[in-house]
Amino acid sequence: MILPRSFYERGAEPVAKDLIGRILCVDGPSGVVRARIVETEAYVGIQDLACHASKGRTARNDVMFGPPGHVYVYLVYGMHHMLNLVTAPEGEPEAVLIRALEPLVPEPGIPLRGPGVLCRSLGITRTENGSDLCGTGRIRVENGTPVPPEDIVATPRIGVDYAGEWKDAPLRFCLRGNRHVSGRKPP
DNA sequence: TAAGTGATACGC
DNA sequence: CGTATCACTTAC
Repeated sequence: MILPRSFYERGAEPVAKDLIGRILCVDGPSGVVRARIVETEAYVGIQDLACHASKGRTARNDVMFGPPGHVYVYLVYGMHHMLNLVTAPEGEPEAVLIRALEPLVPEPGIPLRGPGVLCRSLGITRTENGSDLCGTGRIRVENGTPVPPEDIVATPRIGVDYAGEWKDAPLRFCLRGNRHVSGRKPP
């Protein structure tokens, strides 16, 4: 039911696609929140100028260089936490940013559209950095129901205009037609 | 469209 | 030390 570590060791691009439709579970003070992953972005290693790892290994991005199936959380713009999953073998710094979720439990649901908003709603901060998705931490991912490839749309990633030739790479993946997807909706 | 916010990384 | 930058959000 909980995705095994082998799910995460295949590299950020395939895992980012395969994560669409899976169920993110987060334990909180008022019980567990369950939500369907509807939007992700892949950050594909040191050659990817949009990936933090392109500037080398630092204290901030250290867990991205570690084993797969762990959580990488950092702060941007002084106020927003970003939830990422480490998705390549140890030593290969790749990760998937979780950008939007469709709330399932509780019903009617809390705001989970946008990477900063969902972290705020779920109480995810840097204290979760390095947490094991396959262990006893607050955060897990379950199988969910498979999404056929034609229902996954790829677009350029959001907010990476500084990334030169990488800014237009189609590494953002959305569940087609889903209303919980953040920002401008793909066709 | 722009300001807000503070950790981070790097230069001095 | 100082300062530029930032995988965003919200309100004008």
